[in-house]
Parts: sequence; C-alpha cells; structure tokens
Amino acid sequence: MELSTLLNPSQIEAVQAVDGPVLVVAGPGSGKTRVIVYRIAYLVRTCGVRPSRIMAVTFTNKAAREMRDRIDQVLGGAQQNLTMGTFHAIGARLLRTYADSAGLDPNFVIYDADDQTQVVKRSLEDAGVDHKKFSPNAVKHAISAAKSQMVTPAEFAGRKSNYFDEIVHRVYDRYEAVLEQSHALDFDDLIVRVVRLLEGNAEVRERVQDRYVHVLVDEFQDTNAAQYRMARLIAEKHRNLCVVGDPDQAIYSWRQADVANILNFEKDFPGARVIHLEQNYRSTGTIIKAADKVIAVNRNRPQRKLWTENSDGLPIIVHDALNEQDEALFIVNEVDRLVKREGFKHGDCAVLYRTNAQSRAVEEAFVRYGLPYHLVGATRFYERREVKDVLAYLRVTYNPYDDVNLLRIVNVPSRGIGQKSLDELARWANRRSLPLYAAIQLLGEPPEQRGEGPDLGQRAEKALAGFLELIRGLEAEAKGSNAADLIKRVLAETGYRDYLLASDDDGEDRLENVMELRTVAEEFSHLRGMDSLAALLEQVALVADSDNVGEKPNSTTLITLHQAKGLEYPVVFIAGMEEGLLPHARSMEDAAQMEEERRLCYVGMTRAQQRLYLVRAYRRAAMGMRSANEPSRFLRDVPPELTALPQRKRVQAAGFQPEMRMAAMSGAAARDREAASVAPAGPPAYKAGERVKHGTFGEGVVITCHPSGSDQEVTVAFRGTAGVKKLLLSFAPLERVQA
DNA sequence: ATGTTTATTATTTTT
DNA sequence: TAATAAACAT
Repeated sequence: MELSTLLNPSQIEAVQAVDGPVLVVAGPGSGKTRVIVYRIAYLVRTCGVRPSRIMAVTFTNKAAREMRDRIDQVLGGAQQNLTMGTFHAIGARLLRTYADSAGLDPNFVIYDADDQTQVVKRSLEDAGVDHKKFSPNAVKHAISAAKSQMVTPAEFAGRKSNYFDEIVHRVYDRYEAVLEQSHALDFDDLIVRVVRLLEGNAEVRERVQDRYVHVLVDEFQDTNAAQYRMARLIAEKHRNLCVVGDPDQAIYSWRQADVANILNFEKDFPGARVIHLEQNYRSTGTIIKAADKVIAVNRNRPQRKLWTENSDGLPIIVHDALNEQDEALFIVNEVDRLVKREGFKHGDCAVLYRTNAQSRAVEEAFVRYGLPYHLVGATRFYERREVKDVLAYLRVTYNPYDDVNLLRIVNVPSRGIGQKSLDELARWANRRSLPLYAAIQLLGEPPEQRGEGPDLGQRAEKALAGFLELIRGLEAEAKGSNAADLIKRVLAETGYRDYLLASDDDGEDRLENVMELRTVAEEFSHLRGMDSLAALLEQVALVADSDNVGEKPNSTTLITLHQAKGLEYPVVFIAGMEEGLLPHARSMEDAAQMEEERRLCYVGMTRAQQRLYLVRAYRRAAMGMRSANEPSRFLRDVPPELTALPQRKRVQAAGFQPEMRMAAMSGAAARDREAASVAPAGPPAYKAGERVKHGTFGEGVVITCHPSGSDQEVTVAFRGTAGVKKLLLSFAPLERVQA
C-alpha cells in the first residue's frame, strides 16, 4: 500500500497515528472517509491487527455499509469480523450478547419514536396528567434528553425546577417501568444500558475492553454525552481511540449532541494528537470561499480556514422566486437545462431544504415536468400505517409482552374488542403489574387462579380468547419457518389482507408496501424460526434510514439539509433561503441555535462540487397561510462577487395562479418557450431587494430583474393593494428609493 | 362497537 | 394544510 500516492501528508499522518488517542478535525470534502478507510486498512495490513479487534462507529447505517464496502475493496475480500455500525447498532449487539449481565431479556425489542410516544401517553395517563396540557412529544423529548445525559429518574428529581420538570419527573419513572414490563428498550437505552453494564460489571468490561484494541468514531461532533462515555469506556484499556469530526458541521444539538465532546476528548486524553485536514478536494474555489464567509460569522468556532487547489468554477447563482411553486419551477427548469445543455445527469443534482414540508412543492414540479427524482425519507417506509401494523404483529409474536404493539393490533382488523373493554383490561392488568398479554392469558384460567375478574362482557372475553389463539398460532408458525413466510401468514390469518383491500381505495398500494416489507424480510430467509424474525426486527428498528428502499438510479435527489450531511453532488440547490426557514423561526431567539442554523447552511453549501444555487421565495404558503419572508441573513454573507443572476430568462407569469402557469408550461410549450428565449441584453438595472417607486402603484421592492428581448423585465412587489406586478423597464415609470 | 363527521391544533431537524 | 382527536350517529 503506497500511501504517498493516495493521500496528502496530513491524511497520511492521520492514517499512521495508530498508537494512542487521536483527534482528527476534518473539514468538509477533506477526504475524511478516505482517511478512515485507509487507517483501518493500514491497521490490518501493515500493523497486522486482526479485524475483530477493531471497532468503527459511524453516524448512519448507510455510512457503515459504504465504509465496509470501501474497506473490502482496499483489502480485497470481505472483512466480516470488523465491528462497524452506529452507536445504536453496536449497543444493541453488545446488550444481546451480555443480556444476562445487563439484566435484560435477550429477546428485548427496540421501541422507535412512535412506540415511545405511545408509552409516554400511557405514562401520562397513569400519572393522572392531562395530556392536552403537556404534549407527549415534549415530555418524550425531555425524557430522551435526560437519558442521553445519563440522568436517571431519581437524579432527575434533584434538578426539577419548574412545573414541566415536575410532570416529566412523575412520568419518567412510570415510562421506565412500562418499558421494562414490555421487555423493551428505547434508542437511548441502547447506549445508556451499555454504559451502565460496562461501568457496573468488571468482568464484562474487561472482556469488551480487551477485545477492542482500536476504536474509531466518525462524526464525533454529533455524539452525545452517553455515546462519548460508551466510546471512552470501550477504548479505555488500550487508549487507541481515534475520533474524527468537524465542529463547523455540528447540526444535531437538538438530539443532545454536544460539540463539547471534542474539548472533553482533549481533556480526558491529555497529549492526544490533533491533526487538521483543511484541504478541500470536493468543491470549486468559489463555493469554498462563499461557504467559508458564511461560517466565519460564527463566533463560537475554532480558528481554521478551508482551502482548495480546485479551480474557481462558475459563480454561485442566487435566485429570487415569487413563491414556492415558482421556486420549484426554477429548480426544475435549471435541472432540465443542465442536463440538456451542460452535460450533467439527473443523478448529479440534489435539492436541499430545511424542512420536509418544503419537499412537496418541489416534488410536484418534478412530477409535472416529468423529470426523474427521488425523495429521501419524507414519509418513511417503516412509518407507514400498514407496515407498522404488520410489524406490530411480528413484534408481538416475537415478544408478546410488548404492550404498545399489542394494543396497536389487538383490534385491527376489528374483532369486537373495543376501547371500553381494553380500558377495563388495562386497569386490571395494571393493578397486578402484568403485561396485557399475561392478563389475557389469565382470563382463560379457572376463577381461583385469576381471582377478582375484570368486568368484561362475554363477547369481549371471547374475542380476547380468539386473539390469544391467533397469536399462539403465529408463534408456532414463526418457530418453524422464517420472517418472510410469517408475514404471509399474518396477512392471511389475521384477516389483515382483506381488511386492507376493503378499507380504502388505495388498499392495493398499501398491500404493495407490505409486500415490500416481505422483500426486506427475505434477506433473512437463510435464518430459521425466531432467529430470522429477530434479525428482521433488529434491522427494521435500527435502520430508520429508508435510503435503501426504492432508490431510483440517475434521478435528482430531494433531501433535507440534515440528511445530506456526508453526501456530495455536482449540482446543489438550496431551497428556501429565507428568514424563518433557514434560519428557522424557532432558532431566532437563541444565539447558540442561530449558530447551528448557520452551520446547517454551511453543510448544505459544501455538499456542492461544481454548481451551487441559493434559491428563495418572496412569499410562501406555510400551513395554509401565506406569508412574505425576508431573504435569509446567510445570503448577505455570501460575497456578491461570487454570485450571479441566472443566465437564462426565467419562466414566469404574473399573478398567483400556479396551476394555470404550470399547465401552460407543461410539455412542448415549455420547450418552445425555452428555445425562444433571447440572449441577455445589458446588465440588470435593478437588483433583487432594492426599493423602488412607481407613478401609480406607489412604493415596492424588486423581486427580480432580468433581460426580456431587448428590454428588461422587472418584477416588483408593491405595498398595499397593488401586489406583485411585472413591468417592462423602458415603459414603467420606476425610480429608485433610498432605504 | 364501529364508522362518519366535525373540530382542533400544531407544525424542524432523526439514530 | 393535514393529521388527529373528539363528538356523533348508526
């Protein structure tokens, strides 16, 4: 392996610094993944470290997969024994291996966000709290925050300071009890319980620490306190901990990620080597300069400067659109043009946005124009109702003590078990501290065993007995087959297939989704019985990443800024460059949050390799309401000399009738119009945002100004009733107004 | 007990 | 706007 031909000197230093703690601060596009891949290859090939003694932690499952592939490529052959995955996946594996020592059922299930919300709701009710006054989601977030900082319910009692904390405290205890009774762990538990296990059990700690001679953590800036503690514990013995991160790309503080971990690292491992990777290989000089200007405004950041030897490339295009439809239309037009005239492929392009809701308008435009696109993770596959229902059957079959999932399907399709009966059953089970499933089992026992009965009607009892039989049947089936076959049986025996087909008009589509789940399940057909089921459930719980489901080749990617972390595209559009959106309205009050918004913008900009578009809409419909938004403050920080107006005439029409305009623009008409567009004539007379005055319409703000034939067309938003008008420069009585 | 209609309400990012 | 809960009718 001749490293000097593959890597620059700093990268080589990071690869070869294998003894002792190392912190690699790696800017965007600085070859970070490359460094990790070669570092692992170097450990295995040159240092003779067995792959089984290496642990590499990534931020997403997808990243783990890709990294494994690249390592396999470099080393030739599959490195099966390498421990590689997210903190959560690795945590789950450790906890199953050492379930006994951790005091867990080795068949524990993993609760996702939705399950958690259900548990919180139930806990709120149990605690007698009005769940209208305290949103379950807020409480869930508070509990999760406490857990990821390793605060137990008992410790929480000490820090409660207001009424909300008081409520959280009351619910937190109850929440943990419900999880335990359900033999379930939530996401945070997958980390927290590992830490507790390692801290509390010297024997297990020794074994784990002995095994992992080298530990790597990627995206270190986005780890939380518990995760860092877990990594530190595992690496404590050999002290070969290498963390790779970039404080400027920390964008998950809302999930309790804490950049301070980087500072803690240098404190906990004095004398750690610090290596900086600052040369960017990804983007044009223009993009790097602009991104650097934007991020430089943050006060709370390390001193450093990203640089590149790449050529400057083209200016960044800043575009002002009328509204979100117009914004989408502009993007679609540009993609089309880049593909037709400039040799890009659809797959080279990506549209990035702050909120998932923004994807709608963009998606509609792509559909209307018939351009290929794929949307990453909006309505995530595993969150579809029908998929969750079928999964609930599987999960209850695997672990019948899972109350949340049992409640989900006990009456789906309806089998005569109504809310009243369930309430009564739950009260009865609660008094006895029994999971619902155990309570239902007890119903079948003779009266001396079951004691004072629940007050259920005969019909309900019979229906519950029927449900019990159903689950028992599935259980027997599960033992003798595999997950994919079990899904088939669930569909047939529970009546779910008929229920789906009968329910909506899109029942067939829903069934199609379930079949997709079956396809996923088939991956685990080499395993038999409960093992197959266990493997599927684990995968589903931890791969909330829907990236592997139905990705279209060579299509434009529609993705949130957060999800785009770690990715790169030749052409990037950032949509919604507006105050209130990016930066988001919720971050306006808090300086630290505002810095995070800026980092998010920085992350977005640095995804671009060759072309970067920053697009904003003058007005936008948000949950039914229209509002006019100021341009994002981040646009002001992009030096004007690095930007340009769009080179071609933008397609637009007056007024606010997107439907009509879309219709008019579809198909051949659009192409004709495009072909008819004329070469630019002279520099624009006005820039977007300038104040102007008109003889009859009064004062207004320029939205766009661009060439139109031999003239220029100025679009102005006027104060008051006049609204938005398109005017021709040579005719309109316009004059500048000083701000 | 279940399906239908109306009212309400909350809108960021996700392993 | 859209998703969900509550109220209502069957």
